[in-house]
Amino acid sequence: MLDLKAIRERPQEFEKRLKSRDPHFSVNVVLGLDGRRRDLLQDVEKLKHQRNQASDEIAKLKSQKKDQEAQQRIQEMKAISDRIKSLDAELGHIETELNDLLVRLPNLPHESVPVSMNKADKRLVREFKAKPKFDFKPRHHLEVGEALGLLDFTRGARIAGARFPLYKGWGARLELGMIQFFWDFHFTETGYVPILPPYLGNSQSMFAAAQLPKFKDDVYYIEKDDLYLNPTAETLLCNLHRDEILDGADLPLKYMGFTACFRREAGAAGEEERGLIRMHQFNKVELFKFTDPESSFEELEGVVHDAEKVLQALDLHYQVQLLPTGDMAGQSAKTYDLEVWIPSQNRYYEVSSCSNCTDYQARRGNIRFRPGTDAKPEFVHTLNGSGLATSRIMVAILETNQQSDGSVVVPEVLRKYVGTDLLRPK
RNA sequence: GGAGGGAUGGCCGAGCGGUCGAAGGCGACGGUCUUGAAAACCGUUAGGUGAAAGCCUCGGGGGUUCGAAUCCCUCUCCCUCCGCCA
Repeated sequence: MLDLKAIRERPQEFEKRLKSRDPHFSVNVVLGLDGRRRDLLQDVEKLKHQRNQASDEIAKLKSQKKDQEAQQRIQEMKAISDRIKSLDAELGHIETELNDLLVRLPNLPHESVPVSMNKADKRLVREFKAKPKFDFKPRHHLEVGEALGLLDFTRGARIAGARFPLYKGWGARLELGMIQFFWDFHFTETGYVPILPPYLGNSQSMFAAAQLPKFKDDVYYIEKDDLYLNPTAETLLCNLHRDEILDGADLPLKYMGFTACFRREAGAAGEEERGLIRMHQFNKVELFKFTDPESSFEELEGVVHDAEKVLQALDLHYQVQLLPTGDMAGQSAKTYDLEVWIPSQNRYYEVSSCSNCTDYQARRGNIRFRPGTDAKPEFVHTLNGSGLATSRIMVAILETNQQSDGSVVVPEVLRKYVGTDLLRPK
Protein backbone atom coordinates (compact mmCIF):
# COMPACT_ATOMS: atom_id res chain seq x y z
CA MET A 1 0.00 0.00 0.00
CA LEU A 2 1.24 3.44 -0.89
CA ASP A 3 1.11 6.50 1.33
CA LEU A 4 -1.92 8.50 0.18
CA LYS A 5 -0.50 11.62 1.77
CA ALA A 6 2.68 11.27 -0.26
CA ILE A 7 0.65 10.86 -3.45
CA ARG A 8 -1.24 14.04 -2.59
CA GLU A 9 2.01 15.93 -1.99
CA ARG A 10 4.00 14.67 -4.99
CA PRO A 11 1.46 13.65 -7.63
CA GLN A 12 3.70 14.13 -10.69
CA GLU A 13 6.40 11.91 -9.21
CA PHE A 14 3.95 9.09 -8.45
CA GLU A 15 2.36 9.40 -11.87
CA LYS A 16 5.72 9.03 -13.57
CA ARG A 17 7.18 6.27 -11.42
CA LEU A 18 4.04 4.15 -11.17
CA LYS A 19 3.46 4.35 -14.91
CA SER A 20 6.83 2.62 -15.29
CA ARG A 21 5.23 -0.59 -14.01
CA ASP A 22 1.52 0.00 -14.56
CA PRO A 23 0.85 1.98 -17.76
CA HIS A 24 -2.84 2.37 -16.86
CA PHE A 25 -2.17 4.18 -13.62
CA SER A 26 -3.70 7.63 -13.33
CA VAL A 27 -2.95 9.78 -10.35
CA ASN A 28 -5.95 12.02 -11.08
CA VAL A 29 -8.45 9.27 -10.36
CA VAL A 30 -6.86 8.78 -6.95
CA LEU A 31 -6.68 12.48 -6.20
CA GLY A 32 -10.27 13.03 -7.35
CA LEU A 33 -11.63 10.44 -4.95
CA ASP A 34 -9.38 11.70 -2.20
CA GLY A 35 -10.63 15.24 -2.69
CA ARG A 36 -14.26 14.19 -2.44
CA ARG A 37 -13.43 12.16 0.62
CA ARG A 38 -11.74 15.05 2.36
CA ASP A 39 -14.60 17.47 1.61
CA LEU A 40 -17.14 15.09 3.04
CA LEU A 41 -14.95 14.36 6.03
CA GLN A 42 -14.85 18.04 6.93
CA ASP A 43 -18.63 18.30 6.81
CA VAL A 44 -19.25 15.21 8.84
CA GLU A 45 -16.63 16.07 11.42
CA LYS A 46 -18.21 19.48 12.02
CA LEU A 47 -21.52 17.78 12.70
CA LYS A 48 -19.91 15.25 14.99
CA HIS A 49 -18.32 18.08 16.93
CA GLN A 50 -21.77 19.61 17.37
CA ARG A 51 -23.14 16.29 18.50
CA ASN A 52 -20.35 15.78 21.03
CA GLN A 53 -20.91 19.23 22.49
CA ALA A 54 -24.65 18.73 22.68
CA SER A 55 -24.11 15.42 24.43
CA ASP A 56 -22.13 17.13 27.13
CA GLU A 57 -24.78 19.80 27.50
CA ILE A 58 -27.56 17.26 27.73
CA ALA A 59 -25.63 15.38 30.39
CA LYS A 60 -25.23 18.58 32.39
CA LEU A 61 -28.87 19.59 32.03
CA LYS A 62 -29.98 16.14 33.16
CA SER A 63 -27.75 16.24 36.22
CA GLN A 64 -29.22 19.64 37.07
CA LYS A 65 -32.70 18.13 36.70
CA LYS A 66 -33.53 20.53 33.86
CA ASP A 67 -35.40 17.82 32.02
CA GLN A 68 -37.45 20.20 29.89
CA GLU A 69 -34.41 21.85 28.35
CA ALA A 70 -32.67 18.55 27.95
CA GLN A 71 -35.63 17.13 26.12
CA GLN A 72 -35.57 20.09 23.77
CA ARG A 73 -31.88 19.60 22.95
CA ILE A 74 -32.47 15.91 22.35
CA GLN A 75 -35.18 16.73 19.82
CA GLU A 76 -32.83 19.14 18.02
CA MET A 77 -30.08 16.58 17.88
CA LYS A 78 -32.20 13.95 16.18
CA ALA A 79 -31.98 15.75 12.85
CA ILE A 80 -28.21 16.19 13.16
CA SER A 81 -27.78 12.58 14.07
CA ASP A 82 -29.69 11.52 10.96
CA ARG A 83 -27.60 13.83 8.81
CA ILE A 84 -24.42 12.30 10.25
CA LYS A 85 -25.67 8.85 9.41
CA SER A 86 -26.34 9.65 5.79
CA LEU A 87 -23.05 11.52 5.33
CA ASP A 88 -21.16 8.69 6.99
CA ALA A 89 -22.75 6.23 4.58
CA GLU A 90 -21.76 8.34 1.60
CA LEU A 91 -18.26 8.72 2.97
CA GLY A 92 -18.08 4.96 3.42
CA HIS A 93 -18.84 4.40 -0.26
CA ILE A 94 -16.14 6.78 -1.40
CA GLU A 95 -13.61 5.32 1.00
CA THR A 96 -14.36 1.83 -0.24
CA GLU A 97 -13.87 2.94 -3.81
CA LEU A 98 -10.63 4.76 -2.99
CA ASN A 99 -9.36 1.86 -0.94
CA ASP A 100 -10.12 -0.72 -3.63
CA LEU A 101 -8.02 1.38 -5.95
CA LEU A 102 -5.15 1.94 -3.51
CA VAL A 103 -4.73 -1.67 -2.42
CA ARG A 104 -4.17 -2.72 -6.02
CA LEU A 105 -1.46 -0.17 -6.80
CA PRO A 106 2.07 -1.58 -6.89
CA ASN A 107 4.95 -0.25 -4.83
CA LEU A 108 7.03 2.68 -6.02
CA PRO A 109 10.09 1.31 -7.83
CA HIS A 110 13.53 2.37 -6.57
CA GLU A 111 15.59 4.76 -8.72
CA SER A 112 18.20 2.10 -9.37
CA VAL A 113 15.68 -0.21 -11.07
CA PRO A 114 15.81 -0.37 -14.89
CA VAL A 115 12.63 1.18 -16.31
CA SER A 116 10.99 -1.15 -18.77
CA MET A 117 7.83 -3.20 -19.17
CA ASN A 118 9.86 -5.80 -21.06
CA LYS A 119 10.97 -8.67 -18.82
CA ALA A 120 14.03 -9.17 -20.99
CA ASP A 121 15.44 -5.82 -19.91
CA LYS A 122 16.91 -7.20 -16.73
CA ARG A 123 20.48 -6.23 -15.90
CA LEU A 124 23.21 -8.81 -15.26
CA VAL A 125 24.92 -7.93 -11.99
CA ARG A 126 27.44 -10.77 -11.61
CA GLU A 127 27.89 -14.47 -12.14
CA PHE A 128 29.57 -17.36 -10.38
CA LYS A 129 31.69 -20.04 -12.06
CA ALA A 130 31.63 -20.91 -15.73
CA LYS A 131 28.94 -22.95 -17.43
CA PRO A 132 29.61 -26.66 -16.87
CA LYS A 133 31.05 -28.53 -19.86
CA PHE A 134 30.17 -32.10 -20.79
CA ASP A 135 31.86 -34.56 -23.08
CA PHE A 136 28.47 -36.18 -23.64
CA LYS A 137 25.00 -34.75 -24.21
CA PRO A 138 23.64 -33.83 -20.76
CA ARG A 139 20.33 -35.50 -20.08
CA HIS A 140 17.15 -33.94 -18.78
CA HIS A 141 16.73 -34.23 -15.01
CA LEU A 142 13.65 -36.43 -15.46
CA GLU A 143 15.75 -38.98 -17.31
CA VAL A 144 18.52 -38.77 -14.76
CA GLY A 145 16.09 -38.97 -11.89
CA GLU A 146 14.21 -41.89 -13.35
CA ALA A 147 17.36 -43.91 -13.91
CA LEU A 148 18.26 -43.32 -10.28
CA GLY A 149 14.70 -43.92 -9.00
CA LEU A 150 14.54 -40.55 -7.29
CA LEU A 151 11.19 -39.25 -8.51
CA ASP A 152 7.77 -40.78 -9.16
CA PHE A 153 5.47 -38.30 -10.84
CA THR A 154 2.97 -40.95 -11.90
CA ARG A 155 2.21 -41.90 -8.35
CA GLY A 156 2.38 -38.28 -7.23
CA ALA A 157 -0.36 -37.56 -9.76
CA ARG A 158 -2.40 -40.52 -8.53
CA ILE A 159 -2.30 -39.20 -4.98
CA ALA A 160 -2.94 -35.53 -5.68
CA GLY A 161 -2.85 -34.67 -9.37
CA ALA A 162 -0.50 -33.43 -12.05
CA ARG A 163 2.42 -31.28 -10.97
CA PHE A 164 2.58 -32.67 -7.46
CA PRO A 165 6.01 -34.11 -6.72
CA LEU A 166 6.80 -37.42 -5.11
CA TYR A 167 10.38 -37.98 -4.00
CA LYS A 168 11.51 -41.52 -3.35
CA GLY A 169 14.53 -43.23 -1.91
CA TRP A 170 17.71 -41.24 -2.46
CA GLY A 171 15.58 -38.55 -4.07
CA ALA A 172 13.75 -38.05 -0.81
CA ARG A 173 17.06 -38.03 1.06
CA LEU A 174 18.54 -35.51 -1.37
CA GLU A 175 15.49 -33.26 -1.03
CA LEU A 176 15.51 -33.36 2.76
CA GLY A 177 19.31 -33.08 2.79
CA MET A 178 19.15 -29.80 0.88
CA ILE A 179 16.56 -28.43 3.26
CA GLN A 180 18.67 -29.38 6.28
CA PHE A 181 21.76 -27.88 4.73
CA PHE A 182 20.02 -24.55 3.93
CA TRP A 183 18.47 -24.56 7.39
CA ASP A 184 21.78 -25.12 9.15
CA PHE A 185 23.68 -22.76 6.90
CA HIS A 186 21.45 -19.75 7.50
CA PHE A 187 21.39 -20.44 11.21
CA THR A 188 25.13 -20.78 11.74
CA GLU A 189 26.67 -18.86 8.84
CA THR A 190 24.32 -15.99 8.12
CA GLY A 191 22.47 -15.68 11.45
CA TYR A 192 18.75 -15.86 10.78
CA VAL A 193 16.28 -16.90 13.51
CA PRO A 194 14.54 -20.12 12.44
CA ILE A 195 10.75 -20.13 12.31
CA LEU A 196 8.44 -23.03 11.55
CA PRO A 197 5.19 -21.18 10.85
CA PRO A 198 1.66 -22.46 10.21
CA TYR A 199 1.18 -23.56 6.59
CA LEU A 200 -2.18 -21.82 6.36
CA GLY A 201 -2.83 -18.12 6.56
CA ASN A 202 -5.98 -16.07 7.06
CA SER A 203 -7.14 -13.38 4.68
CA GLN A 204 -5.65 -10.58 6.76
CA SER A 205 -2.23 -12.17 6.46
CA MET A 206 -2.67 -12.69 2.74
CA PHE A 207 -3.67 -9.07 2.37
CA ALA A 208 -0.74 -7.68 4.34
CA ALA A 209 1.77 -9.60 2.26
CA ALA A 210 -0.05 -8.43 -0.91
CA GLN A 211 -1.14 -11.90 -2.02
CA LEU A 212 -4.65 -10.50 -1.82
CA PRO A 213 -6.56 -9.11 -3.57
CA LYS A 214 -4.51 -9.40 -6.76
CA PHE A 215 -3.40 -13.04 -6.65
CA LYS A 216 -6.55 -14.64 -5.32
CA ASP A 217 -6.58 -17.14 -8.19
CA ASP A 218 -2.97 -18.18 -7.65
CA VAL A 219 -3.35 -19.42 -4.10
CA TYR A 220 -5.21 -22.46 -2.81
CA TYR A 221 -8.20 -21.45 -0.73
CA ILE A 222 -10.04 -23.52 1.86
CA GLU A 223 -13.50 -22.03 1.79
CA LYS A 224 -14.92 -23.92 4.73
CA ASP A 225 -12.43 -22.34 7.11
CA ASP A 226 -11.64 -19.17 5.16
CA LEU A 227 -7.93 -20.03 5.08
CA TYR A 228 -5.29 -19.95 2.37
CA LEU A 229 -2.49 -22.43 1.76
CA ASN A 230 0.93 -20.88 2.08
CA PRO A 231 2.22 -19.82 -1.37
CA THR A 232 5.61 -18.75 0.05
CA ALA A 233 6.82 -18.30 3.60
CA GLU A 234 7.33 -14.64 2.73
CA THR A 235 3.58 -14.33 3.17
CA LEU A 236 3.65 -15.94 6.60
CA LEU A 237 6.81 -14.33 7.97
CA CYS A 238 5.61 -10.93 6.85
CA ASN A 239 2.80 -11.31 9.38
CA LEU A 240 5.01 -12.29 12.30
CA HIS A 241 4.85 -8.73 13.64
CA ARG A 242 1.58 -7.56 12.11
CA ASP A 243 -0.05 -4.82 14.22
CA GLU A 244 3.02 -4.50 16.41
CA ILE A 245 5.29 -1.61 17.32
CA LEU A 246 8.84 -2.96 17.39
CA ASP A 247 11.74 -1.50 19.33
CA GLY A 248 14.03 0.33 16.91
CA ALA A 249 17.05 -0.99 18.80
CA ASP A 250 16.07 -4.56 17.82
CA LEU A 251 16.27 -3.87 14.08
CA PRO A 252 17.12 -5.41 11.76
CA LEU A 253 15.23 -8.59 12.67
CA LYS A 254 16.36 -11.52 10.55
CA TYR A 255 14.14 -14.60 10.25
CA MET A 256 14.13 -17.68 8.11
CA GLY A 257 11.17 -19.95 7.62
CA PHE A 258 10.96 -23.45 6.22
CA THR A 259 7.69 -24.45 4.60
CA ALA A 260 6.19 -26.35 1.76
CA CYS A 261 4.77 -23.82 -0.70
CA PHE A 262 1.55 -24.31 -2.64
CA ARG A 263 0.63 -22.55 -5.85
CA ARG A 264 -2.21 -23.16 -8.26
CA GLU A 265 -0.11 -22.07 -11.25
CA ALA A 266 -3.30 -21.53 -13.21
CA GLY A 267 -2.53 -21.27 -16.87
CA ALA A 268 1.09 -22.33 -16.54
CA ALA A 269 2.17 -25.27 -18.62
CA GLY A 270 4.61 -26.20 -21.32
CA GLU A 271 7.27 -28.56 -22.47
CA GLU A 272 10.04 -26.49 -20.91
CA GLU A 273 8.55 -26.80 -17.48
CA ARG A 274 8.29 -30.57 -17.41
CA GLY A 275 9.46 -32.26 -14.26
CA LEU A 276 10.45 -30.33 -11.20
CA ILE A 277 10.63 -26.88 -12.77
CA ARG A 278 7.14 -25.66 -11.91
CA MET A 279 4.93 -27.50 -9.44
CA HIS A 280 1.90 -27.01 -7.24
CA GLN A 281 3.97 -27.90 -4.21
CA PHE A 282 7.62 -27.28 -3.45
CA ASN A 283 9.89 -26.81 -0.45
CA LYS A 284 11.64 -23.60 0.40
CA VAL A 285 13.73 -21.96 3.08
CA GLU A 286 12.81 -18.30 3.03
CA LEU A 287 14.81 -15.38 4.40
CA PHE A 288 12.94 -12.39 5.78
CA LYS A 289 14.09 -9.12 7.34
CA PHE A 290 12.40 -6.26 9.15
CA THR A 291 14.62 -3.17 8.91
CA ASP A 292 14.49 0.57 9.38
CA PRO A 293 13.96 2.68 6.24
CA GLU A 294 17.54 4.00 6.17
CA SER A 295 19.30 0.66 5.83
CA SER A 296 16.85 -1.43 3.82
CA PHE A 297 18.55 -1.23 0.43
CA GLU A 298 21.87 -2.07 2.02
CA GLU A 299 20.18 -4.99 3.80
CA LEU A 300 18.80 -6.16 0.46
CA GLU A 301 22.35 -6.61 -0.82
CA GLY A 302 22.93 -8.70 2.30
CA VAL A 303 19.96 -10.95 1.56
CA VAL A 304 21.21 -11.50 -1.99
CA HIS A 305 24.69 -12.38 -0.74
CA ASP A 306 23.29 -14.74 1.90
CA ALA A 307 21.28 -16.59 -0.75
CA GLU A 308 24.27 -16.67 -3.09
CA LYS A 309 26.50 -18.26 -0.46
CA VAL A 310 24.32 -21.35 -0.56
CA LEU A 311 24.64 -21.66 -4.32
CA GLN A 312 28.37 -21.16 -4.05
CA ALA A 313 28.61 -23.86 -1.41
CA LEU A 314 26.77 -26.18 -3.80
CA ASP A 315 29.27 -25.18 -6.49
CA LEU A 316 26.59 -24.38 -9.08
CA HIS A 317 26.89 -21.90 -11.94
CA TYR A 318 24.47 -19.02 -11.50
CA GLN A 319 23.93 -15.37 -12.28
CA VAL A 320 22.44 -12.46 -10.41
CA GLN A 321 19.97 -10.30 -12.33
CA LEU A 322 18.44 -6.98 -11.40
CA LEU A 323 14.81 -7.06 -12.57
CA PRO A 324 13.25 -4.20 -14.55
CA THR A 325 10.14 -2.37 -13.33
CA GLY A 326 7.82 -4.52 -15.46
CA ASP A 327 8.95 -7.84 -14.00
CA MET A 328 8.81 -7.16 -10.27
CA ALA A 329 6.13 -8.42 -7.91
CA GLY A 330 3.73 -5.63 -6.96
CA GLN A 331 4.98 -5.29 -3.41
CA SER A 332 8.63 -4.94 -4.40
CA ALA A 333 10.57 -1.72 -4.88
CA LYS A 334 13.69 -3.55 -6.06
CA THR A 335 14.28 -7.21 -6.87
CA TYR A 336 17.31 -9.33 -7.65
CA ASP A 337 16.82 -12.81 -9.07
CA LEU A 338 19.36 -15.58 -8.67
CA GLU A 339 19.26 -17.81 -11.72
CA VAL A 340 20.89 -21.20 -11.85
CA TRP A 341 22.12 -22.87 -15.00
CA ILE A 342 20.07 -25.83 -16.33
CA PRO A 343 22.27 -27.70 -18.84
CA SER A 344 19.60 -29.76 -20.64
CA GLN A 345 17.63 -26.66 -21.54
CA ASN A 346 20.63 -24.47 -22.13
CA ARG A 347 19.11 -21.72 -20.05
CA TYR A 348 18.87 -20.23 -16.57
CA TYR A 349 15.99 -20.64 -14.13
CA GLU A 350 15.13 -18.48 -11.15
CA VAL A 351 15.91 -20.17 -7.83
CA SER A 352 15.72 -17.14 -5.59
CA SER A 353 14.01 -13.80 -5.77
CA CYS A 354 15.24 -11.20 -3.28
CA SER A 355 13.14 -8.07 -2.81
CA ASN A 356 12.98 -4.94 -0.76
CA CYS A 357 9.29 -4.19 -0.29
CA THR A 358 10.10 -0.97 1.59
CA ASP A 359 7.06 0.11 3.64
CA TYR A 360 4.50 -1.42 1.24
CA GLN A 361 3.72 -4.54 3.25
CA ALA A 362 4.33 -2.73 6.54
CA ARG A 363 1.49 -0.32 5.76
CA ARG A 364 -0.86 -3.12 4.84
CA GLY A 365 0.04 -5.08 7.96
CA ASN A 366 0.53 -2.07 10.23
CA ILE A 367 4.06 -3.14 11.19
CA ARG A 368 5.92 -0.31 12.86
CA PHE A 369 8.95 0.45 14.99
CA ARG A 370 9.81 3.20 17.46
CA PRO A 371 13.11 4.84 16.47
CA GLY A 372 13.77 6.21 19.99
CA THR A 373 12.12 6.42 23.40
CA ASP A 374 9.97 9.45 22.71
CA ALA A 375 9.85 9.13 18.94
CA LYS A 376 6.70 8.46 16.93
CA PRO A 377 6.31 5.00 15.46
CA GLU A 378 7.32 4.61 11.80
CA PHE A 379 6.67 1.84 9.33
CA VAL A 380 9.42 -0.75 9.02
CA HIS A 381 10.78 -1.97 5.72
CA THR A 382 10.31 -5.64 4.86
CA LEU A 383 12.67 -7.73 2.75
CA ASN A 384 12.46 -11.27 1.54
CA GLY A 385 14.55 -13.72 -0.41
CA SER A 386 14.53 -17.42 -1.08
CA GLY A 387 17.42 -19.14 0.55
CA LEU A 388 16.58 -21.35 -1.42
CA ALA A 389 13.77 -23.29 -3.05
CA THR A 390 14.87 -26.91 -3.38
CA SER A 391 13.18 -28.30 -6.48
CA ARG A 392 15.04 -26.34 -9.13
CA ILE A 393 18.24 -26.81 -7.18
CA MET A 394 17.66 -30.53 -7.44
CA VAL A 395 17.26 -30.10 -11.19
CA ALA A 396 20.52 -28.16 -11.34
CA ILE A 397 22.39 -30.71 -9.24
CA LEU A 398 21.09 -33.72 -11.17
CA GLU A 399 21.93 -32.15 -14.49
CA THR A 400 25.18 -30.38 -13.62
CA ASN A 401 26.68 -33.24 -11.61
CA GLN A 402 25.59 -36.09 -13.88
CA GLN A 403 28.27 -38.37 -15.26
CA SER A 404 28.37 -40.37 -18.49
CA ASP A 405 27.52 -43.60 -16.64
CA GLY A 406 24.28 -42.06 -15.33
CA SER A 407 25.49 -41.52 -11.80
CA VAL A 408 25.28 -38.14 -10.04
CA VAL A 409 27.92 -36.70 -7.74
CA VAL A 410 26.40 -35.37 -4.52
CA PRO A 411 27.76 -31.87 -3.72
CA GLU A 412 30.24 -32.12 -0.91
CA VAL A 413 28.29 -29.97 1.54
CA LEU A 414 25.24 -32.22 1.18
CA ARG A 415 26.98 -35.56 1.69
CA LYS A 416 26.62 -35.73 5.45
CA TYR A 417 22.92 -35.00 5.14
CA VAL A 418 22.18 -37.28 2.19
CA GLY A 419 24.38 -40.10 3.44
CA THR A 420 26.28 -40.83 0.24
CA ASP A 421 28.69 -39.07 -2.11
CA LEU A 422 27.40 -40.66 -5.29
CA LEU A 423 23.93 -41.56 -6.57
CA ARG A 424 24.21 -44.69 -8.73
CA PRO A 425 21.74 -46.03 -11.30
CA LYS A 426 19.54 -48.89 -10.05
C1' G B 1 -18.11 -30.71 17.65
C1' G B 2 -21.02 -29.35 22.58
C1' A B 3 -21.43 -26.13 27.36
C1' G B 4 -19.77 -22.03 29.94
C1' G B 5 -16.32 -17.68 30.95
C1' G B 6 -13.41 -13.77 28.98
C1' A B 7 -10.93 -9.75 25.46
C1' U B 8 -9.94 -2.25 28.21
C1' G B 9 -3.41 1.78 27.14
C1' G B 10 3.89 -1.25 27.13
C1' C B 11 1.88 -4.84 31.13
C1' C B 12 -1.84 -5.73 35.22
C1' G B 13 -6.60 -3.94 36.33
C1' A B 14 -11.33 -0.56 37.53
C1' G B 15 -15.22 1.25 34.91
C1' C B 16 -24.56 3.05 37.45
C1' G B 17 -25.88 4.52 28.91
C1' G B 18 -24.08 11.07 29.97
C1' U B 19 -17.74 16.26 31.13
C1' C B 20 -14.49 8.47 30.17
C1' G B 21 -9.51 8.59 25.80
C1' A B 22 -10.73 6.00 30.13
C1' A B 23 -9.46 5.39 37.91
C1' G B 24 -5.57 2.74 40.35
C1' G B 25 -1.08 -0.12 40.15
C1' C B 26 3.43 -1.90 37.67
C1' G B 27 7.00 -0.74 34.12
C1' A B 28 9.58 3.09 31.33
C1' C B 29 11.38 8.13 31.00
C1' G B 30 12.61 13.02 33.37
C1' G B 31 13.50 15.61 38.03
C1' U B 32 14.55 16.31 43.58
C1' C B 33 17.73 13.95 47.17
C1' U B 34 22.85 11.25 46.90
C1' U B 35 30.07 11.16 45.97
C1' G B 36 27.41 7.39 42.80
C1' A B 37 23.38 4.02 43.08
C1' A B 38 19.07 2.14 45.62
C1' A B 39 14.90 3.77 48.41
C1' A B 40 11.55 7.84 48.95
C1' C B 41 9.06 11.95 46.78
C1' C B 42 7.36 15.01 42.35
C1' G B 43 6.24 14.96 37.21
C1' U B 44 5.68 12.77 32.18
C1' U B 45 4.06 8.39 29.60
C1' A B 46 -1.50 5.15 23.71
C1' G B 47 -2.38 5.29 18.48
C1' G B 48 -4.46 7.22 13.79
C1' U B 49 -5.85 11.55 10.89
C1' G B 50 -5.40 16.75 10.25
C1' A B 51 -1.73 22.98 9.14
C1' A B 52 -4.86 23.55 13.29
C1' A B 53 -9.50 23.41 15.68
C1' G B 54 -11.32 19.00 15.74
C1' C B 55 -12.61 13.94 14.52
C1' C B 56 -11.78 8.64 15.26
C1' U B 57 -10.05 4.31 18.21
C1' C B 58 -11.78 0.22 24.93
C1' G B 59 -10.75 -7.50 20.03
C1' G B 60 -13.41 -6.88 14.48
C1' G B 61 -18.11 -5.66 12.05
C1' G B 62 -23.25 -4.21 12.46
C1' G B 63 -27.45 -2.27 15.42
C1' U B 64 -30.38 0.52 19.41
C1' U B 65 -29.95 5.76 21.33
C1' C B 66 -29.79 12.78 21.24
C1' G B 67 -25.45 10.14 23.41
C1' A B 68 -22.23 3.38 23.81
C1' A B 69 -16.08 0.89 26.87
C1' U B 70 -21.07 0.16 29.14
C1' C B 71 -27.28 -2.46 25.97
C1' C B 72 -28.47 -5.96 21.53
C1' C B 73 -26.75 -9.05 17.17
C1' U B 74 -22.64 -11.27 14.74
C1' C B 75 -17.59 -12.77 13.82
C1' U B 76 -12.57 -13.72 15.57
C1' C B 77 -9.27 -15.04 19.34
C1' C B 78 -8.10 -16.77 24.45
C1' C B 79 -9.43 -19.74 29.00
C1' U B 80 -12.25 -23.92 31.63
C1' C B 81 -15.10 -28.46 31.20
C1' C B 82 -17.07 -32.60 27.95
C1' G B 83 -16.43 -35.39 23.35
C1' C B 84 -13.04 -36.87 19.34
C1' C B 85 -8.10 -37.47 17.70
C1' A B 86 -1.91 -37.46 15.66
